[in-house]
Amino acid sequence: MFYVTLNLIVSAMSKCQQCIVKQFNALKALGKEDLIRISGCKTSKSVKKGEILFREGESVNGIYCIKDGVCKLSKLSANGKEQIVKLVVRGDLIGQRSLVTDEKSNLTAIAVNEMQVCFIPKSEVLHDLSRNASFSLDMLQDMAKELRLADNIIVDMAQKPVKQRLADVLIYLYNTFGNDDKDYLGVILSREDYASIVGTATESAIRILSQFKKEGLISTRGKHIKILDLEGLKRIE
Amino acid sequence: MFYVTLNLIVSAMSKCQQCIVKQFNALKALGKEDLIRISGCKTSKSVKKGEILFREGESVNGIYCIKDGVCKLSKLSANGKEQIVKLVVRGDLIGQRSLVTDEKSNLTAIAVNEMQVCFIPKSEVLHDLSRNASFSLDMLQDMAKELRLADNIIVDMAQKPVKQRLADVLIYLYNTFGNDDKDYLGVILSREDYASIVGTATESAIRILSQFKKEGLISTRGKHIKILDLEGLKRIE
DNA sequence: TAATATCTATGATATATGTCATGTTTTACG
DNA sequence: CGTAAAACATGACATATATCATAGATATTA
Repeated sequence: MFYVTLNLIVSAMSKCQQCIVKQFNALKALGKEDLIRISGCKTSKSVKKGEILFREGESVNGIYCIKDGVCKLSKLSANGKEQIVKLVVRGDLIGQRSLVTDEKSNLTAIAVNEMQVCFIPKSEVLHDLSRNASFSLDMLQDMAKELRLADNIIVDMAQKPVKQRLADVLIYLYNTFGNDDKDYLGVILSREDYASIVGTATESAIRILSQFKKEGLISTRGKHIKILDLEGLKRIE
Repeated sequence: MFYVTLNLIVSAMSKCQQCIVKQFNALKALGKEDLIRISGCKTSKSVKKGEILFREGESVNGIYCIKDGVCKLSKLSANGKEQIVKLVVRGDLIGQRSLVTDEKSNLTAIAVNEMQVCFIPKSEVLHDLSRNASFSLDMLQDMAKELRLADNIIVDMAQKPVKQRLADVLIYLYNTFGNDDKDYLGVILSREDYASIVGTATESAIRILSQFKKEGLISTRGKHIKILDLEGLKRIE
């Protein structure tokens, strides 16, 4: 009985070999032996909403695998405003960049809601990168996709007006997080967060959301946002 | 005598083993044998100003190594305007992303001035990626750096005003291309190109450059721009 | 559950940027 | 070298977005 309980606990702390989350990232390319090795030296932890995983300018010293929850990657601009560069979700890895270039983090990672993450030390990942070509290729593919996304964001920032960018964000959130049981978006962000993703003033984000409400595109209840007319949002320009 | 001449010609077409440009990119991680193999199947070509290497939506089917010249990577936005995402210079590789993800190009590559490039077929590069971990790691590092740069551009686009972004571009061009023998910037771009990098209307770019002239920060002669007060440009905000 | 802090909302106004029109200069090319 | 096409320049004006002020709603916690 003791052993059964212990196994359950260990399983709750999850062995990498059995973790399904890795299907969404480069870790799926690792063989059983490597997974067991990594499993032995990884640390799991839960991160509360608002907690910081790492700050801009700090060393990360490994990668985080997001088992659950959402995290924002942001950077302070010269004028002191936070710009959110990316939302990181279940299955994503963060910290690969600093790992590979051996530099301090360029971004700050803050939990948007309760998260479950695993931390894998740098040395273990580098070990696998140096031996496992298919792991490296997978990592390369992930970064290539991130880069494509980043390029598209640059174009949008440069060419689309704020209203359209905000509509795009709502559509993205809907596609990525879906709805909760009451048809509200599956992730809750403050208006300030919306502004920081779109790259505008908080008041402007609030104003445009109010306008969307008047136009029947969305409804809100506090921070909860419900999308009423997805097609209408797509037509915004 | 015949052999000497032949050697010179072959050398002008440059063997990868002897090419110094690769020092600036991931190809430096390849061993002599791989370089000889690649040298045998690469094609060199010169590209005239304004010519297109590849278009958004096309397959690239390999990577280009830039031996000389400058190239702009751009993307058309929904409103039909060109946004320049990156300037590619001597030593850079392009096409790695599409190669790794096996997707069509997200960007269009157009020569800004006369270029010398080598094209290496996809299969050869994939061969090396699958066998040479240090090559893969180098490629990963390059992409990680590109990604960091892209994130910084997103933040700047979102938070810095047009005037500051244009000043930043001038500073970047000065740092990257230096001056010609008459102290003009070492790369010549149209006002429209400046606008497409900054992400603004051509008239706005022209207006701000005129303002910089009046303030004694730069002088211009047609497309040629001379930086008179670098520190002044850095102070713009 | 009341009190407080934080977040949301909206008006008034300032500033930044885009658009259209038009004239001038530069560049490309026969 | 002259001419046409392209690029540059600038004014007038329209629109988008930011900022400041203030009120109201929501969330947090004692």
